[in-house]
Amino acid sequence: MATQRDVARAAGVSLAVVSAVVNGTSHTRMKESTRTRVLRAMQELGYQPNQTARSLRLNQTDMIAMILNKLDNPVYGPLRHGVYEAAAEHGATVLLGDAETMRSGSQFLTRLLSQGTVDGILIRGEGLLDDDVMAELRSHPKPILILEHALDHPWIDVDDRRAGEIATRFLVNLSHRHIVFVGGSGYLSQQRYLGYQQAMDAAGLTPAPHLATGFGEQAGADGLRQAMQAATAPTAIVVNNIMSAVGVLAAARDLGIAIPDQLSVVGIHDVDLMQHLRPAVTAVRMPMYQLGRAGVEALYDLIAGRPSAGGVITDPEPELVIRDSATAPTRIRD
Amino acid sequence: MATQRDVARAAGVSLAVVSAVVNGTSHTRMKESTRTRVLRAMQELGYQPNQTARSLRLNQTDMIAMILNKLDNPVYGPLRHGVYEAAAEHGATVLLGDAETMRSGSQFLTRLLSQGTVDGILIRGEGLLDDDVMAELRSHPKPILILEHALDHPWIDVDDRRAGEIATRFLVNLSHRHIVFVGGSGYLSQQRYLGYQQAMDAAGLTPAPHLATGFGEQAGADGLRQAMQAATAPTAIVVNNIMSAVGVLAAARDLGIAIPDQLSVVGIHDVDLMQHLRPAVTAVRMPMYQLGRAGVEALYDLIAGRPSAGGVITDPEPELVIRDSATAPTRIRD
DNA sequence: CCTTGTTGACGTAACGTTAATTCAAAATAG
DNA sequence: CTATTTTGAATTAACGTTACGTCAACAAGG
Repeated sequence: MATQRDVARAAGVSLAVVSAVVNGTSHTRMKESTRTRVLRAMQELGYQPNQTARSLRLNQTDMIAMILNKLDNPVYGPLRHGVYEAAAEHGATVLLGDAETMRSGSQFLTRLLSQGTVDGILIRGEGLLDDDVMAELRSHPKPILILEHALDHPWIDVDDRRAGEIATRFLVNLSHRHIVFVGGSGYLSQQRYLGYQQAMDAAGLTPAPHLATGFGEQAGADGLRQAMQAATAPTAIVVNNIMSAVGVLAAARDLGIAIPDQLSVVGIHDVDLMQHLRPAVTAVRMPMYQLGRAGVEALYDLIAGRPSAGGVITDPEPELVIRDSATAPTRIRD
Repeated sequence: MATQRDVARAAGVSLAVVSAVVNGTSHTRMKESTRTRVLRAMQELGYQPNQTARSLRLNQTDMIAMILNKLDNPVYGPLRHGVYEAAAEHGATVLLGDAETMRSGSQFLTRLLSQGTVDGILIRGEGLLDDDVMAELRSHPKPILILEHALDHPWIDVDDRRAGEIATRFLVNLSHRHIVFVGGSGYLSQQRYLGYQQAMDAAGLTPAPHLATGFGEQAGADGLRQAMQAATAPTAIVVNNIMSAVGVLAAARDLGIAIPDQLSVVGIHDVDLMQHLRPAVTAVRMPMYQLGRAGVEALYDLIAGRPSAGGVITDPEPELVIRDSATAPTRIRD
């Protein structure tokens, strides 16, 4: 394909001029007439800039990587949108990777670690990455931003504690007294449980222990079964994540527990699916889109060597979306 | 960071030797002792190859793009796995893009069109791409493979017609007589409807018209409502896609239609979610993982200039997964 | 002892860009 | 009319790799 050299020849100008036309560089000046001549030559030859040569010269690829711990998880939809959009505004493209396949020596990791692949890395699911993988990544010369609470890295996250609190307080206000928390593993789940505890404490109720059954539909089903085995069965549960909520609904159906009449359910994280389940699930919507955008901005701050604003995103707060899966308990016990 | 030049200096050898060590080139030979000396120098300096320079030199980026029409769609999970795996085996990384954001002039498209970005392109959802976008892509010097039936491009696809046939025949064999097809738009949906028609014809039943309500949960709900307005209500429906099936279940619940007692439902495409819905959905599993692998292989055939095996994948056939959403009709009419 | 072959390595020209430097010609100032 | 500035452009040196061509040293063959 045509290169700048070909265009220069066709337009009867030097390489420098073509480059200046392509980039709009102010350093090399030219008459408007030569500019249009170059432009026409580019048009005729179908010139397309060579991204690779550009990257080599500039030591910048206009590409950032995002590593998620489960690409399939629908909660990442809005996150991805935010990231793609903000990246596009920075002229960058996003390389998506799954934490599951990030083993030491894997293709994707090797690629990431080599120079000139990406300008920066966004990671959600740091906990799922092996320590040696994280160590290798840490040696990467380009900045890394964690989309989650992190100790030894710049990070940014949504307010998981608050989400747990909001979900729980809603149930408390509906006058539920026996509320359990069906959770997963990891820091996120702990934070949400913390919020649950705080809301329970504030209401003078005793928090139940964290039923950490893991992640996904099966985890939700397991969690519900465990919860129902307690001495006094709960009248409401807060479910740590959205896929677990699907499992809770299924298990409730299988166990003959009517939702919301016998058991109220509030999920954390909201996705389209929640409104299409029956009963439609009341859930706490997290600002994942904004997390994506804010993550990219923070990463570009790091890339540019500017101080980066991290921490918990509080501007759009987690927001309760009331649907049909939670109601006041029919019989209020003790 | 360290370059081959630095390594060469540290190991007291020439650039050529370092390059040979990195690539295992046979042209430039060396003693085992020098090889290990170079290796040690690389280790000490933390040398990482520069992917950009390599790409420029070789005119090959070891990256392929995959464009999907809705990244969120869970049916793409296995497809993505297949593609990522097969790509990794070819030493390549996958750049994921959404057809929705592929407008003329968009960041991602511009990036794709510039030289030295990817070695080839995989597209599913060609129909959703604007004609001018496709025209621009067609001018791309690197090969393009469509993961769908296509007229003017190499293509490869799963057997959608067969899936429609399998779903319908299953219902016919359960002795349903009034079966409708709730479909979407586009070629895929047409193919599935065609399979439906064939199965109906084969059973001596008259096919109902294609209820093409679109894509997603709402489409399923709309489809069901339309279907139930017919003079003689159907006893079974084949749902074009999995997200629509969710909508059908919800709408049935809202309308007080019991599934499967009053209405049997079979979905096309199977995802984890289907087994966690209540009732669990009987669905036709499509070999999407294999499609992903086969797509990458076919693309690399094109890249290497080899003849590429395209067409419909028949080796793993679409397979019916029987769950709880379909049963024999309680009353067989006419 | 000369010829030929092999081993082990080195030098260097690209790949396509960008940006610093240089420079002739034209325009303006004094 | 000369001195100086501005305009419009050309030359060229990187960026880090890879692979072609070259070549000295040494070994083996006749």
